[in-house]
Amino acid sequence: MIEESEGEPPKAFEPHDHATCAAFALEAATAACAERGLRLTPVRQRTLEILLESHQALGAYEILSRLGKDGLGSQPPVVYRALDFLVSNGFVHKIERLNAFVACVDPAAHGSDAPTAFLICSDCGTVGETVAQDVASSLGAAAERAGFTVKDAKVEVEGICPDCRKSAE
Amino acid sequence: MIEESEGEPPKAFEPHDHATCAAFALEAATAACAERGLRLTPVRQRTLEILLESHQALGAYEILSRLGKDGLGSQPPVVYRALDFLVSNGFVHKIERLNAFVACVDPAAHGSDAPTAFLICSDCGTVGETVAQDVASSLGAAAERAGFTVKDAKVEVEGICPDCRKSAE
DNA sequence: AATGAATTGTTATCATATTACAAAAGTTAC
DNA sequence: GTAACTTTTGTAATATGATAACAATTCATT
Repeated sequence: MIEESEGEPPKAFEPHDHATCAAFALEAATAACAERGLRLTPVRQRTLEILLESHQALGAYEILSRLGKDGLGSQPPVVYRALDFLVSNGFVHKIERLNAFVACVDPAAHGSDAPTAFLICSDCGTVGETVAQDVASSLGAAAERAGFTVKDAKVEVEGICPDCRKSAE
Repeated sequence: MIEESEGEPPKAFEPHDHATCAAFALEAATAACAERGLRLTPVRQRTLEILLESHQALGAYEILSRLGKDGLGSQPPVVYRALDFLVSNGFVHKIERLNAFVACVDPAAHGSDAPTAFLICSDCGTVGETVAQDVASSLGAAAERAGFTVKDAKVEVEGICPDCRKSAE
């Protein structure tokens, strides 16, 4: 059934038409909300849109200040609640290393059990996602040996993205 | 050369004599400092000792308050500097999910290229380490396909530890 | 329209982390 | 042994990230 065993390379590091990329992700989120009976309210949608403007991770207060410019709330709880919603429903990911958030470029890809790995460029801050299928199994095996029941695994990788590597040459 | 392909089960989740466990880790850190010409000053050593008292992750301010009781500094920079030193040299790990720190039980095990995976019990807060050798290769392969150069990978797994699973039954 | 549930507004506060600069301790060279 | 230098520590102030608590509003249902 599955053609690629380890998922596709992350779109963030490939040249692409970003407007289309963002529109696609927003559309996917809208559809998912409709399907699951969730409400993509103005604050929530705008938060997602702000994050979709780039593949960089943004801090909550940065998002908040942009929301403020649109007249959509100015206090921290506003943005944290929106982010809670978006993260719980898989439209946004929290990058723990950065205490920051990135939009998920393909929410539909997260149904599986494979944990997403985040590739974080320490130079430009771009965050890409890649689904490393066999990380799940090897991790599961290691955990099982320890008698540990896995609920949620998160993989964050720091390094240099293709673009920055090229410019450094 | 290597007998176990994926490392040993984490000690944190096995019954063990903790005094010996802590003494071993402290000794290893002392030796490593001597060898590398690093100074394990009182604040640094005490910080490590505090973390070695348990396999729980502690927040910086919790550590700071304990340092304070020993008359070793009372302002945040004191503990953050000590933690910087200990983390940079592999004696302590930061758990990003918790914004907290755990002592490394076996600093010598970290020379290799394999990333450590942290098993975090959401019930009791105990953190175990396990070296999942093949996570490195699969992650490396996925990153390479994306043209991404990995500098540092961190795997954090949340779940239920053997002890808590047992008590829940 | 009345009810109840979900969402948002707002104030206050807590938790985590860093900057900047001064003082002290350790190291090296003469 | 002391002068010059480097590393570490002390301290104050502040930046950054996140939550608790409660009131007001909006939405869906009856």
